[in-house]
Amino acid sequence: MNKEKTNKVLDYFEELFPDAHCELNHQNVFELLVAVMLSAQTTDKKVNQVTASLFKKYPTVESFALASLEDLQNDIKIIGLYRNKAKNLKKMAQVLLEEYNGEVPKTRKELESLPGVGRKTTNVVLSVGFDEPAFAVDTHVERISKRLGFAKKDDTVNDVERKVCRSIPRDRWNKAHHQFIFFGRYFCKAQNPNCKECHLYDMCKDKIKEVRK
DNA sequence: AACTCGGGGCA
DNA sequence: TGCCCAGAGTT
Repeated sequence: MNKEKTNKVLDYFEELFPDAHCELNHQNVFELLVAVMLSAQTTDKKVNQVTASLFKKYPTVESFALASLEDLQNDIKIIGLYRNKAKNLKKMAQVLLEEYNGEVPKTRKELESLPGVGRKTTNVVLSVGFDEPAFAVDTHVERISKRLGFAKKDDTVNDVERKVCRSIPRDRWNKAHHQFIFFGRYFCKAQNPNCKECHLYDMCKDKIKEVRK
């Protein structure tokens, strides 16, 4: 992706979503880590619905580590994939206590080694939690990146991250990530994109809806 | 690279 | 009813 098109995208996103931000409710980095981990394959709305009571019932890392697995599973059931997530959450809290003095580690390597934490969760924690440059690729970002031509259709998630990061200036990754997300969620939806209003239609590789000028 | 986990919202 | 959702781990 060349500079001119990249700037056109970033300018448009800034116009549409000047206040794009992480919508997962959290009071600290640990809660952010938990919320992002739980958000896999579900919506942030549902995660917020669960975490609202979850962080009252389990206010500390210790309380998660000592939690009854069965209770924990029931507490997060409505988000789906709850067995694995509850198991990983408890194990993660135990690892944080045993290996990291109850703190959330700040390096990519350490974060990614935690149970239930992969590339995407790591990048969100780094960027939102620690203000470190990182660009997380989820399903929205992947779709948008391919539609706008930052990546090719059959590129893997890692390919997409590499290519987008190469196109966008490092100091804009964090904000741009959330703008990609907002664009994907509210504007350029997977099934029902707003092609008629879209200023980026010319460069779109998908053109799901026909637009005449 | 493909497969599995999964309840709830929505058409 | 069937489809899909801010992914990660295993094979």
